[in-house]
Amino acid sequence: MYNMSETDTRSRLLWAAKELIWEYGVAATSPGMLLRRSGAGQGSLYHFFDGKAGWAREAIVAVAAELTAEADETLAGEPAGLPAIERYLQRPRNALLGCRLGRLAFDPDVIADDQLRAPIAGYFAHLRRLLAGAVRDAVRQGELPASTDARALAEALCAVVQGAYVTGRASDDAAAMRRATKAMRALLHAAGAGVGR
Amino acid sequence: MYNMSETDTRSRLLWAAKELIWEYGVAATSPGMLLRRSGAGQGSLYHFFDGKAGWAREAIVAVAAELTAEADETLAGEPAGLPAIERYLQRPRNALLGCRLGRLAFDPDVIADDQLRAPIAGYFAHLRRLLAGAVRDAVRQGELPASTDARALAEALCAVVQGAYVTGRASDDAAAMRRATKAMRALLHAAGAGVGR
DNA sequence: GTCTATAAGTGGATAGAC
DNA sequence: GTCTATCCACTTATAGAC
Repeated sequence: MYNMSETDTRSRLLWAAKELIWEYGVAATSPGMLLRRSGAGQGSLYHFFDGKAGWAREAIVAVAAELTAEADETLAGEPAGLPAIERYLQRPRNALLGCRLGRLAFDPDVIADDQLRAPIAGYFAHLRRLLAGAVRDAVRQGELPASTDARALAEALCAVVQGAYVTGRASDDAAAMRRATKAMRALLHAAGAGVGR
Repeated sequence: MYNMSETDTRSRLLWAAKELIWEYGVAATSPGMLLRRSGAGQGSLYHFFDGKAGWAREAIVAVAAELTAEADETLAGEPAGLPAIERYLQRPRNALLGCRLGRLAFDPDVIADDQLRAPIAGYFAHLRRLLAGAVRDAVRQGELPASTDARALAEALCAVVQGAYVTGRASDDAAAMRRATKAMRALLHAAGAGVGR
């Protein structure tokens, strides 16, 4: 039987770290903010984690696991190919909150510490692999031209979502995400319309 | 005749602010860093600028003007339409450095101060207008389908570039930009191939 | 495990001499 | 205009009692 109270305080700290990093990034999240939001005391923080890099890394790793599971769910399901790509583009997203991992790409603390950047890189690598697979399925099913560069298109699909987070937040316009992904779907359909002729 | 030494010190401070904000964002750039890089003294900083929000805003406004001029040059030139869009996508960019304005979208200081966010929003609004104009030209010239939603496609074109900065930096992979924009060009050509039949 | 006390360093800004 | 001295708040972390 494990110690329940330990698990609780540690979990609360990690939950608060995930929330705060989403809202403010790593560099702008301070130990004080973490203690206030979690309700834990300073002693607990340094008991459970090895400094700021410690809890930041654990939070990022946990979020990466969550987003990876979501991506698997969306893209590995049926039907495969173009419908899977459409499911990815049409996922509900709040452009103003930002991608929980993508918004960290230019965080000074993340740039300076490869231990923090690596889980983020891993998530995007996985996402691009899934998207490239969906593109190849689409080509196989005649939904996209045979000349399609799957790796490049996967990068563009990933980028258009991440970019809409950026322009949406910069312009304080949550509709940017819907517009950008709608245009992407239209392009894919128009490109696919010419196949087989 | 204006005071040359004043102009010099002020210019050096502003130049340093633009550089540092590009490298670290606003929140992570401190007065101390600014003084070290510019070589100016503390007194000069507070003589010429009204606190951090002051020099940060001036730097952002200046960068927005520079990027706006670049966009005008690229997109307003000849030939118009799809070639203009291609020129935009193929501009030389360093994905690892990031967009000088887009990288600020999730900066805590920028999010918290509309005076800092407004020039960034203005730049992106201008860029989207230019891109939407190029898309309409392309439709008129038969390079894209008549059904094309110019505003949405402009958003997607803007987003794919901004997103490639994000995934490129996160994955420490400067080639992400070339891949994403290449896929976008291929999609545009494939979509345009079906026009007029 | 959790608490309070503490400390060295930095961030952002002001004061006042020159 | 530019300088140095100074200030308060906060960040990150450690010490040591309970």
